Amino acid sequence: MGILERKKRKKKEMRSLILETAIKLFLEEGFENITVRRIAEKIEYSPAAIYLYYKDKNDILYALHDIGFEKLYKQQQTILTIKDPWRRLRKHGKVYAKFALENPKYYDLMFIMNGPAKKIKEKEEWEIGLRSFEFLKKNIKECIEAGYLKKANLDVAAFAFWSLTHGIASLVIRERCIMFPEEHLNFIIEGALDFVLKSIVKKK
Amino acid sequence: MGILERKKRKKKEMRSLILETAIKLFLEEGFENITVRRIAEKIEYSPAAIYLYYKDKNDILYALHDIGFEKLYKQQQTILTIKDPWRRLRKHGKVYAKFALENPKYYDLMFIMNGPAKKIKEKEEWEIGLRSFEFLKKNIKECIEAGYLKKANLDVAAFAFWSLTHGIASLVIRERCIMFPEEHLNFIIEGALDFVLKSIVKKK
DNA sequence: TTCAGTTACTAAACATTGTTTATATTAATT
DNA sequence: AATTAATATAAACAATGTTTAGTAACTGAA
Repeated sequence: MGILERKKRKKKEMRSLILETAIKLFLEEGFENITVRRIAEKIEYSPAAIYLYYKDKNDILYALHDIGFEKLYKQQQTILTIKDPWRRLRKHGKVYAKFALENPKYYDLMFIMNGPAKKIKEKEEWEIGLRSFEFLKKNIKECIEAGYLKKANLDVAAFAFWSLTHGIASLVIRERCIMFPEEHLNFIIEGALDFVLKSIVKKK
Repeated sequence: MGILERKKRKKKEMRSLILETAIKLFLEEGFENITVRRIAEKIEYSPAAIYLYYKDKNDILYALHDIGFEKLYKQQQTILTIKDPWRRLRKHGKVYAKFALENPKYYDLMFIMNGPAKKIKEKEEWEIGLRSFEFLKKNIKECIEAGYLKKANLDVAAFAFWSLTHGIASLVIRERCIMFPEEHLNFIIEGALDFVLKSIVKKK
């Protein structure tokens, strides 16, 4: 029964084609540039055809958001070479911030935009987001165990750390940092992260 | 020359009427509910009339964003009764978070949405945002002077503090906290803020 | 091979947006 | 009263996401 399989394969290919076209539009001009009609035009199908492969536009944005997470996760894996948990955690923050500032549109999609959030809520789970969070928790756990951080609920400590880095990233991305001259911004971003990190670490 | 003044007054009144109608729609259903056409309908004018009083829709959103800042600033003033700078700074954070979580739509408008940000950039200033930031800086300065915090660049320290609270608020508002069960969320929010505060304070 | 049924697709329409333009009405000035 | 300026509108424009109803193509059995 190869026919059914061929059809499944075709369906997958079509989904990929749509997604890849969305990525192209996305990378060209950001998510404002992703419209159902533009995708349709690029792949030479009618707009309605898109809806045979994705429930709605947010479904496409969610798929894109997944791709962003893969990129982030990959970059985060590089810190595993660092043995010392405290140095690793510091790098964790820096890599996160770097990703956000170098891929502001992806970051927006992953952590700020409402569209993907609706899908997250619909599914009532967020595997890919959780994976990153668990990764952070593990790192924090090791820092506590090694005596670098004071004892605390892991969820709480990880959320605090995440909030700090997310706060920095999202204030920059959504342009609420105009009180800092452009040329100082990087200094302030790095400084803010370091300020908290240096303040919370327990001297050994 | 009373005529010109009457006209100016009328213009102001009309601007107020539009803004108040926008607020009403906003409070009913959030900013998604604010449309030029709905405002026009409510005040019994044509949609095009709106454009004689506001340049565009973002101009209206920006005006609303201003109102949010007034509300926040008022609530922030209450902490001035606290003498001890460290207790005051802690309260500062709590009041900020409280405002965000009790007025998520206003908070969104003020610190997350793109619409108002465009106006901020156009004007190349952000008086009302700066006022809040300066208020925070002053508080932090006093904490450093009183020996509660380690010496640091004021902008950096204030931005760090702001990022933390904003991070918490915006992750909740944009629904990226589904890894925490609803009933734990408040505990985690308060915990995260306390965790950092308790970690950065210098024991006297 | 032919015919019914499923699947893949599309054209067109629908329901919304924000915004502009050309036109009419109203008020003020000369 | 005639001209100029201000105020308001109807209608259109240009987008958007999404749905509907109908068409073409392919599939599996008679």
